[in-house]
Amino acid sequence: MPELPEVETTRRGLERHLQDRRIEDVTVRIPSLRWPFPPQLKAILPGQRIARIRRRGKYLVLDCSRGQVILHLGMSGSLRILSAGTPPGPHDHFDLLLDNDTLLRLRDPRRFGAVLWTETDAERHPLLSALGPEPLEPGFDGKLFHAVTRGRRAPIKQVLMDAHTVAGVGNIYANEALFRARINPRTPANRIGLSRYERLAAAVRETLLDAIQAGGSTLRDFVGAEGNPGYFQQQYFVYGRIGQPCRHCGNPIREVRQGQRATFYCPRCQK
DNA sequence: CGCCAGGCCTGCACGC
DNA sequence: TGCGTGCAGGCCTGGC
Repeated sequence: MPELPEVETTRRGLERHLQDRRIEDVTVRIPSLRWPFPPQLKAILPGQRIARIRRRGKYLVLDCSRGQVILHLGMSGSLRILSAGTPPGPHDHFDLLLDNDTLLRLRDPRRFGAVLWTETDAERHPLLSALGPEPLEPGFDGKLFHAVTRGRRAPIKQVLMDAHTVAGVGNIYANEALFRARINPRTPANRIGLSRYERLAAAVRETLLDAIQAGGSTLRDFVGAEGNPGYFQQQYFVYGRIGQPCRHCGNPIREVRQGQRATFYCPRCQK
Protein backbone atom coordinates (compact mmCIF):
# COMPACT_ATOMS: atom_id res chain seq x y z
CA MET A 1 0.00 0.00 0.00
CA PRO A 2 2.10 2.84 -1.22
CA GLU A 3 2.06 6.04 0.73
CA LEU A 4 4.57 8.82 0.29
CA PRO A 5 7.57 6.90 1.69
CA GLU A 6 6.93 3.92 -0.55
CA VAL A 7 6.50 6.15 -3.56
CA GLU A 8 9.69 8.02 -2.71
CA THR A 9 11.53 4.73 -2.25
CA THR A 10 10.28 3.64 -5.65
CA ARG A 11 11.44 6.91 -7.16
CA ARG A 12 14.90 6.56 -5.70
CA GLY A 13 15.16 2.97 -6.83
CA LEU A 14 14.18 3.85 -10.38
CA GLU A 15 16.11 7.05 -10.75
CA ARG A 16 19.39 5.79 -12.08
CA HIS A 17 17.67 3.27 -14.35
CA LEU A 18 15.50 5.85 -16.06
CA GLN A 19 17.65 8.93 -16.19
CA ASP A 20 18.53 9.87 -19.78
CA ARG A 21 17.07 6.64 -21.19
CA ARG A 22 15.23 6.76 -24.45
CA ILE A 23 11.81 5.12 -24.69
CA GLU A 24 11.66 2.63 -27.55
CA ASP A 25 8.22 1.13 -27.17
CA VAL A 26 5.06 1.23 -25.08
CA THR A 27 2.91 -1.76 -24.16
CA VAL A 28 -0.57 -1.36 -22.69
CA ARG A 29 -2.39 -4.59 -21.78
CA ILE A 30 -5.72 -3.37 -20.46
CA PRO A 31 -7.76 -0.38 -21.57
CA SER A 32 -7.78 1.45 -18.29
CA LEU A 33 -6.75 1.60 -14.66
CA ARG A 34 -8.51 4.26 -12.65
CA TRP A 35 -8.81 6.19 -15.91
CA PRO A 36 -8.29 5.07 -19.49
CA PHE A 37 -4.69 4.97 -20.64
CA PRO A 38 -4.03 8.05 -22.73
CA PRO A 39 -4.62 6.78 -26.28
CA GLN A 40 -1.74 8.79 -27.72
CA LEU A 41 0.93 7.21 -25.51
CA LYS A 42 1.84 4.43 -27.93
CA ALA A 43 2.32 6.86 -30.78
CA ILE A 44 3.91 9.73 -28.95
CA LEU A 45 6.30 8.24 -26.38
CA PRO A 46 8.69 6.19 -28.52
CA GLY A 47 11.77 8.25 -29.29
CA GLN A 48 11.36 10.51 -26.28
CA ARG A 49 14.05 10.71 -23.64
CA ILE A 50 13.37 10.56 -19.90
CA ALA A 51 15.16 13.46 -18.26
CA ARG A 52 14.27 12.46 -14.72
CA ILE A 53 11.69 10.98 -12.39
CA ARG A 54 10.23 13.15 -9.67
CA ARG A 55 7.52 12.86 -7.04
CA ARG A 56 4.63 15.07 -5.98
CA GLY A 57 2.63 13.66 -3.09
CA LYS A 58 1.99 10.08 -4.12
CA TYR A 59 2.33 10.83 -7.81
CA LEU A 60 5.42 10.09 -9.85
CA VAL A 61 6.25 12.18 -12.88
CA LEU A 62 8.50 11.12 -15.74
CA ASP A 63 9.84 14.20 -17.42
CA CYS A 64 10.09 13.29 -21.08
CA SER A 65 11.26 15.31 -24.07
CA ARG A 66 7.83 16.51 -25.07
CA GLY A 67 5.67 16.11 -22.00
CA GLN A 68 5.27 14.21 -18.77
CA VAL A 69 3.95 10.81 -17.81
CA ILE A 70 2.08 11.00 -14.51
CA LEU A 71 1.92 7.74 -12.57
CA HIS A 72 -0.03 6.81 -9.47
CA LEU A 73 0.35 3.47 -7.72
CA GLY A 74 -3.08 3.45 -6.13
CA MET A 75 -3.23 0.89 -3.38
CA SER A 76 -1.47 -2.03 -4.95
CA GLY A 77 0.72 -0.65 -7.71
CA SER A 78 4.43 -1.24 -8.07
CA LEU A 79 7.06 -0.31 -10.63
CA ARG A 80 10.03 -2.42 -11.49
CA ILE A 81 12.97 -2.51 -13.85
CA LEU A 82 13.25 -5.84 -15.67
CA SER A 83 15.12 -7.31 -18.60
CA ALA A 84 13.46 -6.74 -21.94
CA GLY A 85 11.43 -9.79 -22.84
CA THR A 86 10.50 -10.76 -19.29
CA PRO A 87 7.03 -12.31 -19.66
CA PRO A 88 4.29 -10.26 -18.01
CA GLY A 89 2.24 -11.57 -15.10
CA PRO A 90 -1.53 -11.29 -14.94
CA HIS A 91 -1.52 -7.80 -13.41
CA ASP A 92 1.32 -6.29 -15.38
CA HIS A 93 -0.60 -3.63 -17.26
CA PHE A 94 1.96 -1.24 -18.68
CA ASP A 95 5.57 -1.39 -19.95
CA LEU A 96 8.01 1.17 -21.22
CA LEU A 97 10.76 -0.51 -23.21
CA LEU A 98 14.01 1.40 -22.77
CA ASP A 99 17.04 1.69 -25.02
CA ASN A 100 19.29 -0.52 -22.92
CA ASP A 101 17.28 -3.75 -23.13
CA THR A 102 15.41 -3.10 -19.92
CA LEU A 103 11.83 -2.20 -19.31
CA LEU A 104 9.90 -0.26 -16.73
CA ARG A 105 6.87 -2.33 -15.77
CA LEU A 106 3.76 -1.30 -13.84
CA ARG A 107 1.95 -3.99 -11.91
CA ASP A 108 -1.33 -3.13 -10.20
CA PRO A 109 -3.67 -5.97 -9.16
CA ARG A 110 -6.40 -3.70 -7.80
CA ARG A 111 -6.18 -1.20 -10.62
CA PHE A 112 -6.61 1.90 -8.52
CA GLY A 113 -3.49 3.34 -10.04
CA ALA A 114 -3.20 5.68 -12.98
CA VAL A 115 -1.11 6.47 -16.02
CA LEU A 116 -1.66 9.93 -17.47
CA TRP A 117 0.04 12.15 -20.01
CA THR A 118 0.36 15.91 -20.02
CA GLU A 119 2.19 18.26 -22.33
CA THR A 120 1.96 21.25 -20.03
CA ASP A 121 3.68 21.41 -16.66
CA ALA A 122 2.53 18.44 -14.61
CA GLU A 123 2.20 20.72 -11.59
CA ARG A 124 -0.68 22.36 -13.41
CA HIS A 125 -2.47 19.11 -14.09
CA PRO A 126 -5.77 19.17 -12.17
CA LEU A 127 -4.77 16.20 -10.07
CA LEU A 128 -1.51 17.75 -8.94
CA SER A 129 -2.44 21.41 -8.80
CA ALA A 130 -4.99 20.83 -6.06
CA LEU A 131 -2.49 19.09 -3.78
CA GLY A 132 -1.40 20.63 -0.51
CA PRO A 133 2.23 21.31 0.34
CA GLU A 134 4.91 18.64 0.32
CA PRO A 135 5.37 17.58 3.95
CA LEU A 136 9.12 17.13 3.56
CA GLU A 137 9.75 20.55 2.04
CA PRO A 138 10.28 23.84 3.84
CA GLY A 139 6.89 25.25 2.79
CA PHE A 140 5.16 22.91 5.22
CA ASP A 141 5.29 23.80 8.90
CA GLY A 142 3.11 24.15 11.97
CA LYS A 143 2.26 27.74 11.19
CA LEU A 144 0.88 26.90 7.77
CA PHE A 145 -0.86 23.82 9.09
CA HIS A 146 -2.50 25.89 11.80
CA ALA A 147 -3.57 28.57 9.32
CA VAL A 148 -5.23 26.23 6.84
CA THR A 149 -7.19 24.33 9.49
CA ARG A 150 -9.00 27.29 11.07
CA GLY A 151 -12.26 26.55 9.29
CA ARG A 152 -12.05 22.80 9.57
CA ARG A 153 -14.23 21.12 12.15
CA ALA A 154 -13.48 17.61 10.93
CA PRO A 155 -11.31 15.37 13.11
CA ILE A 156 -7.59 16.05 12.69
CA LYS A 157 -6.98 12.51 11.43
CA GLN A 158 -9.23 13.07 8.43
CA VAL A 159 -7.81 16.52 7.77
CA LEU A 160 -4.30 15.11 7.91
CA MET A 161 -5.24 12.44 5.38
CA ASP A 162 -6.75 14.99 3.02
CA ALA A 163 -4.19 15.41 0.24
CA HIS A 164 -5.41 18.95 -0.30
CA THR A 165 -4.22 19.88 3.17
CA VAL A 166 -0.88 18.05 3.05
CA ALA A 167 0.19 15.83 0.20
CA GLY A 168 1.06 12.18 0.58
CA VAL A 169 -0.07 11.26 4.10
CA GLY A 170 -2.22 8.13 4.01
CA ASN A 171 -3.88 6.10 6.71
CA ILE A 172 -0.84 4.38 8.16
CA TYR A 173 1.32 7.44 8.56
CA ALA A 174 -1.54 9.66 9.70
CA ASN A 175 -2.06 7.25 12.59
CA GLU A 176 1.65 7.13 13.33
CA ALA A 177 2.21 10.88 13.14
CA LEU A 178 -0.68 11.61 15.48
CA PHE A 179 0.74 9.19 18.00
CA ARG A 180 4.15 10.82 17.81
CA ALA A 181 2.56 14.22 18.29
CA ARG A 182 0.45 12.89 21.19
CA ILE A 183 -2.73 14.20 19.60
CA ASN A 184 -6.04 12.35 19.75
CA PRO A 185 -7.15 11.58 16.18
CA ARG A 186 -10.71 12.67 16.92
CA THR A 187 -9.83 16.21 17.95
CA PRO A 188 -11.50 18.74 15.66
CA ALA A 189 -8.80 20.34 13.54
CA ASN A 190 -9.87 23.88 14.40
CA ARG A 191 -9.53 23.20 18.12
CA ILE A 192 -5.82 22.50 17.91
CA GLY A 193 -3.51 25.41 18.60
CA LEU A 194 -0.33 26.57 16.96
CA SER A 195 2.10 24.82 19.28
CA ARG A 196 0.42 21.47 18.80
CA TYR A 197 0.49 21.99 15.04
CA GLU A 198 4.21 22.65 15.32
CA ARG A 199 4.48 19.30 17.04
CA LEU A 200 2.29 17.60 14.47
CA ALA A 201 4.18 19.01 11.50
CA ALA A 202 7.43 17.79 13.01
CA ALA A 203 5.89 14.40 13.74
CA VAL A 204 4.67 14.06 10.16
CA ARG A 205 8.13 14.82 8.86
CA GLU A 206 9.86 12.42 11.24
CA THR A 207 7.37 9.65 10.55
CA LEU A 208 7.82 9.93 6.80
CA LEU A 209 11.60 10.27 6.97
CA ASP A 210 11.90 7.21 9.22
CA ALA A 211 9.78 5.19 6.81
CA ILE A 212 11.81 6.33 3.82
CA GLN A 213 14.93 5.32 5.66
CA ALA A 214 13.48 1.88 6.40
CA GLY A 215 12.56 1.48 2.75
CA GLY A 216 15.89 2.78 1.61
CA SER A 217 17.67 -0.11 3.23
CA THR A 218 15.95 -2.48 0.81
CA LEU A 219 16.71 -0.39 -2.26
CA ARG A 220 19.57 -2.56 -3.41
CA ASP A 221 17.12 -5.40 -3.95
CA PHE A 222 14.76 -3.25 -5.88
CA VAL A 223 15.59 -4.26 -9.40
CA GLY A 224 14.31 -7.66 -10.37
CA ALA A 225 13.23 -8.35 -6.81
CA GLU A 226 10.30 -10.63 -6.19
CA GLY A 227 8.37 -8.47 -3.78
CA ASN A 228 7.62 -4.82 -3.40
CA PRO A 229 10.11 -2.53 -1.77
CA GLY A 230 9.83 -3.86 1.76
CA TYR A 231 9.09 -2.20 5.01
CA PHE A 232 9.59 -5.27 7.13
CA GLN A 233 11.86 -3.60 9.61
CA GLN A 234 9.38 -0.79 10.08
CA GLN A 235 7.88 -0.91 13.55
CA TYR A 236 4.59 0.85 13.93
CA PHE A 237 3.64 2.58 17.15
CA VAL A 238 -0.10 2.18 16.71
CA TYR A 239 -1.10 1.11 13.20
CA GLY A 240 -2.62 -2.37 13.24
CA ARG A 241 -1.78 -2.80 16.93
CA ILE A 242 -5.28 -3.00 18.38
CA GLY A 243 -5.21 -4.39 21.93
CA GLN A 244 -1.42 -4.48 22.05
CA PRO A 245 0.46 -2.42 24.63
CA CYS A 246 1.34 1.14 23.76
CA ARG A 247 5.09 1.35 23.25
CA HIS A 248 5.15 4.43 25.44
CA CYS A 249 2.79 3.75 28.36
CA GLY A 250 1.79 0.11 28.02
CA ASN A 251 -1.95 0.72 27.82
CA PRO A 252 -3.78 -1.17 25.09
CA ILE A 253 -4.03 0.49 21.69
CA ARG A 254 -7.61 1.22 20.69
CA GLU A 255 -9.22 1.07 17.25
CA VAL A 256 -12.08 3.27 16.07
CA ARG A 257 -13.48 4.07 12.63
CA GLN A 258 -13.27 7.51 11.14
CA GLY A 259 -14.70 8.16 7.71
CA GLN A 260 -14.73 4.45 6.92
CA ARG A 261 -11.05 4.14 7.79
CA ALA A 262 -9.39 2.37 10.68
CA THR A 263 -7.87 4.65 13.28
CA PHE A 264 -5.49 3.35 15.93
CA TYR A 265 -4.42 5.37 18.93
CA CYS A 266 -3.41 5.26 22.55
CA PRO A 267 -6.21 6.85 24.61
CA ARG A 268 -3.77 7.61 27.40
CA CYS A 269 -0.93 9.18 25.42
CA GLN A 270 -3.01 10.99 22.83
CA LYS A 271 -5.14 13.81 24.18
C1' DC B 1 -17.66 -17.70 1.34
C1' DG B 2 -17.80 -12.89 2.62
C1' DC B 3 -15.44 -9.04 4.17
C1' DC B 4 -12.05 -5.85 4.24
C1' DA B 5 -7.82 -3.25 3.27
C1' DG B 6 -5.94 0.57 0.68
C1' DG B 7 -6.20 6.02 -2.29
C1' DC B 8 -8.81 9.36 -3.98
C1' DC B 9 -12.13 10.97 -7.22
C1' DT B 10 -17.08 12.13 -7.83
C1' DG B 11 -21.58 13.34 -6.41
C1' DC B 12 -24.61 14.70 -2.90
C1' DA B 13 -26.30 16.87 1.54
C1' DC B 14 -25.64 20.12 4.75
C1' DG B 15 -24.82 24.59 7.23
C1' DC B 16 -23.28 29.32 7.39
C1' DT C 1 -27.88 31.56 -3.52
C1' DG C 2 -23.29 30.09 -3.21
C1' DC C 3 -19.55 28.01 -1.36
C1' DG C 4 -16.84 25.32 1.63
C1' DT C 5 -17.09 21.34 4.05
C1' DG C 6 -18.02 16.65 5.13
C1' DC C 7 -19.91 12.16 4.06
C1' DA C 8 -20.61 8.00 1.25
C1' DG C 9 -20.06 5.33 -2.86
C1' DG C 10 -17.31 3.31 -6.25
C1' DC C 11 -13.43 1.24 -8.38
C1' DC C 12 -10.72 -4.00 -7.68
C1' DT C 13 -8.42 -8.21 -6.02
C1' DG C 14 -5.76 -10.96 -2.70
C1' DG C 15 -5.80 -12.66 1.71
C1' DC C 16 -7.90 -13.86 5.80
